[in-house]
Amino acid sequence: MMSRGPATLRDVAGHAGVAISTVSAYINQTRPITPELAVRIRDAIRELDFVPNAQARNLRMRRAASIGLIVPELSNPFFAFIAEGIEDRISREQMTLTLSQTGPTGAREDFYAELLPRARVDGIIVVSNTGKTPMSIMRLIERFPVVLADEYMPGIRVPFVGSDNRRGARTVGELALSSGRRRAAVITGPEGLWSAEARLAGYREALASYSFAESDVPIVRGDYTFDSGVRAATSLFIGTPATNSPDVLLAANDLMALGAMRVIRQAGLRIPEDVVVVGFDDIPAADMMHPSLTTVSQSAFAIGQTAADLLLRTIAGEDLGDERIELPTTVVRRSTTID
Amino acid sequence: MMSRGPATLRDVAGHAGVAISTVSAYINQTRPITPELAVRIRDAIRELDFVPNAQARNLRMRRAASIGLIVPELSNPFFAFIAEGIEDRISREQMTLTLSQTGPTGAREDFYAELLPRARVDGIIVVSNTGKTPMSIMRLIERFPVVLADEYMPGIRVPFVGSDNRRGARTVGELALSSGRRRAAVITGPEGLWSAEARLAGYREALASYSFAESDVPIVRGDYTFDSGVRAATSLFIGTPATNSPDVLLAANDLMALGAMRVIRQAGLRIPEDVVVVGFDDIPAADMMHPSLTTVSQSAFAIGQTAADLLLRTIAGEDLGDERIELPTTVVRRSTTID
DNA sequence: CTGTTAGCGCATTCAA
DNA sequence: TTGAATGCGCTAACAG
Repeated sequence: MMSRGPATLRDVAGHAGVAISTVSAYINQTRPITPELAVRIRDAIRELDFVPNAQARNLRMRRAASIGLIVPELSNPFFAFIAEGIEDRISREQMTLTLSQTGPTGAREDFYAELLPRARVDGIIVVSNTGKTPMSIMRLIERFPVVLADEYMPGIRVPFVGSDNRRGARTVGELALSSGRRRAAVITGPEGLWSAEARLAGYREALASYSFAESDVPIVRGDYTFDSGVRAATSLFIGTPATNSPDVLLAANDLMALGAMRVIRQAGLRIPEDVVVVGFDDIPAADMMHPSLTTVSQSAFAIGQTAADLLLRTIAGEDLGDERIELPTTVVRRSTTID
Repeated sequence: MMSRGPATLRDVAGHAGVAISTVSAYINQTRPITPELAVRIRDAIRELDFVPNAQARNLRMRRAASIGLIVPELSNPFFAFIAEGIEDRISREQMTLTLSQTGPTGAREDFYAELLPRARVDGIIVVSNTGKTPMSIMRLIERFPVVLADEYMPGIRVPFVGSDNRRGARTVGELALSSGRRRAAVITGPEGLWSAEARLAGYREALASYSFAESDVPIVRGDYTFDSGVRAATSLFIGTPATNSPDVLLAANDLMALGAMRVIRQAGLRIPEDVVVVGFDDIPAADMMHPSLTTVSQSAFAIGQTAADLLLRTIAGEDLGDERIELPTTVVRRSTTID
């Protein structure tokens, strides 16, 4: 006589002729089992195709077996890779990911920061793109283990993992400057955003190492979007005689670099002959564009894995303080720079 | 005296001075409650910040409250949008998404088809990119409600929702052909893949409506990747006198169109002056490219929403048979075509 | 209309 | 070393 639905611990125990608690102990290795019984239990599990019911287990163990991810949007491949990295790490612990997408501008960040605790999670990874530290996040860290990924937030004592933006920017900046061009310009990212400041710092180091005076290098602010790259480049290249417009452009990300390239082309300038361009991120379009964009590649997957690892350790009781991990980046040489 | 952890039904009942089942009935609207009691319960819930424990509820209700998604990879924005659409629909039913990424080639499709039933889900949405119907999927549909999204699979009786690929291709094809060019060529997608066949059929209709003879139009097969677009275009444009090479190119997707554009440029041909190009999908790079690519936009979000809706209805017991829904697409006119 | 009670499947005491 | 019994928080009879 078949019992309805999937097999339970009780079914296995009956089949093997042992007590429920013995099967449970066998599965969780929580106490020694006589080899003979172990064999019978193993066979019964196989025969009934038994799989523990995670809901019952978690209910009993008073845990969520889930970690929350607050992220702008998964349709951005970079964030999707971070999520994949997290997933990769936590799936080994039989944990699942509870997603909260706050929208491209972070509009629903407060909303989800309030909601996630109620959804019952064991910890939270925050990928923010606002550059601020909202009150809602402050309250979150009082109640849950929290780890910051990709974008740093000031003023809170939680672990962080991201890319070494400064060093990456410095390296690609020096590559661009090695062309010997002397009319450099920078398109920087949103004010107050950690990654933008770090990349700008890296570009400044590169400029300094090539003996540029700060006052000679125009710095235009964008907001990481393609359109803002168009606007920034317009102010740099349109209405200026070509002999005065920049001949080397350091952009804080690929989207803005690509937007700038459109304007540069419209201005009748050639890339890289008239203008050398570099970006940051290595988005897919960087390689498809003509000319293909020299940029800096980050390992979003590794950021996700590392963030999950830090969070799991925090959940396990370890005090990581405000540990900061900055993962290395790699420069991808393509066709917008000169060898 | 505080109880440990979050408030439970019992806490609320005690606080409001009613029975546990009354609170449950109030929350689930499962029977009428005296207004007076309702107020007391509502206040108690608010005061204790009570949130029902979903794990306990689902355990009791013998359901997973989760639907499985088998998808190639979330780092592809198109699939990510489908997932967002599903998420949007099922979150209203308090259900969560259990993700299974099979990899860009679908390598782990069998693996996850076996694993998902064990993870306990109430139903499954399959987004396949193989074009075949693996045995594992056949077995899946015997045990679970299954809905196919985006890519159709032959030989199984399950609901399907995707885009109207044929009509979209026909429309954009006719736009390209309206230029009056007479040396047309097609780059088609993977053999046996439903979307590829549908788009090819649409392009054929467009060609027929402009009185092209089938034998006059070279059709080169690609596999939807950028590189395959490069290879296909190489066979079409390189080593051929420009007066004989195609002057209008219909590609089955944007990635291949973009790859082809690189080759066309290398061949010294201008777009759209010498060659008109169209694609399909409207990926972000299509708009950033120079010239920007005329293509067909699909609503991946709507595909996800609709698939979730069909699945929820199937889970609820409705028999949808092999209902097929093909959502409309829109042509996005850009700079690789002539007005 | 409301309260009491019996499990959902599991981990974990406590006896044996 | 093993088994019986308890309850995690909840829904759904059932009795009042």
